Amino acid sequence: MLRVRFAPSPTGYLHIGSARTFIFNWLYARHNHGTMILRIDDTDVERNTQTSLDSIFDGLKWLDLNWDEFYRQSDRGDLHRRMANELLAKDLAYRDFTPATTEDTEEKAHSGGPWLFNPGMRELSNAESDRRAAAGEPFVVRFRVPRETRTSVEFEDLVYGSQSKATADIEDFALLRSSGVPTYHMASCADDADLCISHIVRGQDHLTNTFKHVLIFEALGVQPPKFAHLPLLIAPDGSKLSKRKHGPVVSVTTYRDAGFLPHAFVNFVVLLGWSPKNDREVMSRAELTDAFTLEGVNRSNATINFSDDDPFDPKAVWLNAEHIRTMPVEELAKQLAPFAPKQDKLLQITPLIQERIKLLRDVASVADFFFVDELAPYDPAELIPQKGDLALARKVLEEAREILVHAEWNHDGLDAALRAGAEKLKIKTGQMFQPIRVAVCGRKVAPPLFETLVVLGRETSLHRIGKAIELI
RNA sequence: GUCCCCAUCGUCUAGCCCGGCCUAGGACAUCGCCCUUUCACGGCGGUAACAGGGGUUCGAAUCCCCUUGGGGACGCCA
Repeated sequence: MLRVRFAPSPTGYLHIGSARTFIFNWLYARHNHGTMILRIDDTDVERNTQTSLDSIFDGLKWLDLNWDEFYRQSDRGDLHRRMANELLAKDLAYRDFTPATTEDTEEKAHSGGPWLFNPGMRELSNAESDRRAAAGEPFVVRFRVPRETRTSVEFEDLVYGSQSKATADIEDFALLRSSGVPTYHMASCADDADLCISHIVRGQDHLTNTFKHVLIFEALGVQPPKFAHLPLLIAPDGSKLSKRKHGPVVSVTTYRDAGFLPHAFVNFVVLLGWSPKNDREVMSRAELTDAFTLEGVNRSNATINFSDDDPFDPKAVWLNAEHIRTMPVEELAKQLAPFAPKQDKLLQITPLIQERIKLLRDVASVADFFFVDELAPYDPAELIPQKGDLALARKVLEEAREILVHAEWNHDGLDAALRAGAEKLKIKTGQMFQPIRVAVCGRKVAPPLFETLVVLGRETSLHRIGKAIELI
């Protein structure tokens, strides 16, 4: 049975990279009829916040991708400690009584060769170690990397292929902090083993950690899960996406609040580092689930193309527009509701703007004139038609006012009546329509005229045309 | 510094594993034209890439090596 997990740590809002990891796991689980597990990796009590946890749930809820099982690492500390102590008992780990280093880890990492272990601790006798522990001396438990018995650690990554690292390059990492709280490596592996995770799908930033994890699984006496690392998402400047450096543009709630459809967001994000290999791009959730395989995941990092003037990748915006256009009108109207200033006529307005908006929030700017009683002031010069002047504008509007009083109030009726008006005035239809459009919409760029008039209603339309005539 | 990973249009990518069908395909963005009551949609077309250098081979985007560039890891963070 295939079992995968998404294991965020609640130390900030859900960002797009984490969301993508979740999405890939979800797709992999659903494609293979497996189990999707959400596990909150909250062993670092210092940095965890409730706000952050809420924000992760917010984001996941919006994505509308479910999970089958839920765990919190903080509830499972006993298991982690038990497993760590097992390793200690089997001599696969040891106590390190060296006091915690003072911040200058930078220097340690950059001075010559790699740090492997603190002097004198690895070879401490059991008796000595037990004695000092019993005396109450603080210690961390470190994994004893088996450099004497083997030269390398290997595993097969489902995305990156065969991986190998010399044990001489792996340091004796910590399993238990001096507080007794397990570290990420310990907690994560203990849980993955206990929860029978079959595949670990996560960001490539964990690729080198995996050697340590393989070591832990083996020491625990369990078969390591299969690993699949995902290429990272990077910013246009080439750096790794980070909450601190890039701010809200990397938060999924930013996409939600701007009016991305969750489906479109998922569609966009999945195309970053994965391809169905058949040039398909606009895909429904079912199509994605059906097409998703790990073979389609590529190895190089993907740049998410945002900028200072535009926080959203143009392709994400395009995909959103595509999804908006192909959606049933009723469904779109429902999605639009939270973004519209008023709800009346929304169902009628929706088809008029469906192919004119890219983000749901655009409803407020594209359909603004439907939602107000009185139009905002505009320049009367806007009323002037092509190759015409104010006098012509006036003539058109007066003619229109007369026509509209009696016209049949539907698309075809208005079409026929207004075209006849143009013929009567001996002007082009465009010259006839433009002043009317500006009079009722307050600007030149607007949805098609007849449909607009129909939705606006005879009374409002006539009123606005009257106002326009007064302006001239 | 040490180790790991990556390298095709501005961006996302196909092709690479199993060399020839690649004068390198698609999409977004961009530019032009068409459609058209404005806008949008749609249609058509253009610009635009195999990081560099060595091999191997009749033949390399595809295989090998080096260089360069980029990313990641190296914590009692995850």
